[in-house]
Amino acid sequence: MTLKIYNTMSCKSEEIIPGLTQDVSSGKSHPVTIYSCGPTVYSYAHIGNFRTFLFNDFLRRYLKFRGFRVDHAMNITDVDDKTIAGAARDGVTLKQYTEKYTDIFFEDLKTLNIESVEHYPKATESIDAMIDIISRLEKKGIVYEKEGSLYFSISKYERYGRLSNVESREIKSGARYDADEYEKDDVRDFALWKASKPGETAWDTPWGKGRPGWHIECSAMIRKIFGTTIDIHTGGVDLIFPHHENEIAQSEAAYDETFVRHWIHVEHLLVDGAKMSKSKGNFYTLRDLLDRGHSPRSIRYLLITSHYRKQMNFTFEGITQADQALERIDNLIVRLKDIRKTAPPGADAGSLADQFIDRFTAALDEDLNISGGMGALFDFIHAANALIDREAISIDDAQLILDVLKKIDSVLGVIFFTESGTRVDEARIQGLLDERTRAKKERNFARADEIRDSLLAEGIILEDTKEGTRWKIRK
RNA sequence: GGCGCCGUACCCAAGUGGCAAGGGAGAGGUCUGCAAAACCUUUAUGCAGCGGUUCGAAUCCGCUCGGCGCCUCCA
Repeated sequence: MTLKIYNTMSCKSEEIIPGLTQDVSSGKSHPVTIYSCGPTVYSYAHIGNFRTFLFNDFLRRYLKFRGFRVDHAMNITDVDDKTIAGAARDGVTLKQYTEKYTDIFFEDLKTLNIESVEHYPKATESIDAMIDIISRLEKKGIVYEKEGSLYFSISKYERYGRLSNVESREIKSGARYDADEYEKDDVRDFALWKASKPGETAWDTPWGKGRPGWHIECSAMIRKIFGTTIDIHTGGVDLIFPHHENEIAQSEAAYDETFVRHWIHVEHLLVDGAKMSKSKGNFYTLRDLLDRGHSPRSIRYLLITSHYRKQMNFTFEGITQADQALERIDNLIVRLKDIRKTAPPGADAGSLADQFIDRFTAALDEDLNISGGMGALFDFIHAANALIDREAISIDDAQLILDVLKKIDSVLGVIFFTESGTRVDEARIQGLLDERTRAKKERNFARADEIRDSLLAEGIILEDTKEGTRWKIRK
């Protein structure tokens, strides 16, 4: 079995083969090199942003599950028009302003159980690499200057437009374009380096003081961190044009080698059937949802379990359905931990587990078909419940099933999601359970119900089974 | 106007030529002092509509209708 993922450049699913164009003489297996477009730290990221960042996490986790090593970078854009404007508005330095939102962003990643990646380069710390690219482009005569800003000349780069697959983009009649770019030679030309206004944060360059254009940072960071062609570049679909197209143009023109082999783009999250916008009132940050009482775990589940290449419509009903699905998983774990029967492991649990892993892997190998993978998971849960019902399961079998769930959860990150929530006093609860069992034996149902109700009020759900009473925390 | 995606049950959602996965909700059942919870069973002769290709179509082709995105800062 091989892992295939859709490549926006070729318009088809292609196998992931790390380091195909890198030095293969070392004999050591190459890590999959990944670059993901990260946030611009000018405000709170919204749940649409997090769909993409959760996808990056899922991709990374699945690659590791499949035995690849990964070397993953995600940039922090800490200088652009919005961050400069925000800092000015708040009367703080650019650095103070962006550090605040960078910290918030990392907190949100942690909340969503997103793994740290190997590199988090910042635009403001990659200026030297940007200058290197622009210098090379200048020597090749691809750069021109207008009023202190440097532009990339599309007409000098014949291969432009392969990613977005459009010969020459036509500007929609009546479309606006930025006032500060109206003096470009060609509307498609883009700024590599912008002249700074007095008082703005600026960097010294061979061309005078200024600040980076938007696209240059990704090209620079990839060069700086990985040196050469990378395996995978990810981002939202809105970045295909012009951002990624421009990255390709400047990098390949500067270094005369393939920039990225595999382009992966995540479709947009819609809310109530439409793109999020503040004016429509359907704009949510992660914290907005948490404030409404939704758990990070449910949000992660919801955003991760729909296919990355399909638009996803976010609704509050969807979160509720995610909650229910998670509860079904949790309930199996509660039952498994309640198994007391000692016996040698039966063949059933082992073969179920193997079948499950095979089905899960086969599904995800086909362009990360998460729905197929989740189908396999729930079938497995169903089969495990059936084993428990037949009492055909020992402690060792139960442990084997738990281990398989842990293995799958290295990809999903939702099953054993740790939440720093309510700490419970297990001994006290067990004491109350024992008291209730005695009360029931004495047919003192009033006392038994009183205990049940008071625990429920604390968020503890009691489950009476043939073997006795067990409890779980209400989610 | 240009480029592209999507339409599968009450809701969400796989399936790209061979008996329509899975989750939620609903209904029935098991268990229980009663409940709850849990588990089990069940729910589309049907895949937006109309034609066509084929022994066979949700799947391929054409047309129609409907929804959405990008083309402009954007994940």
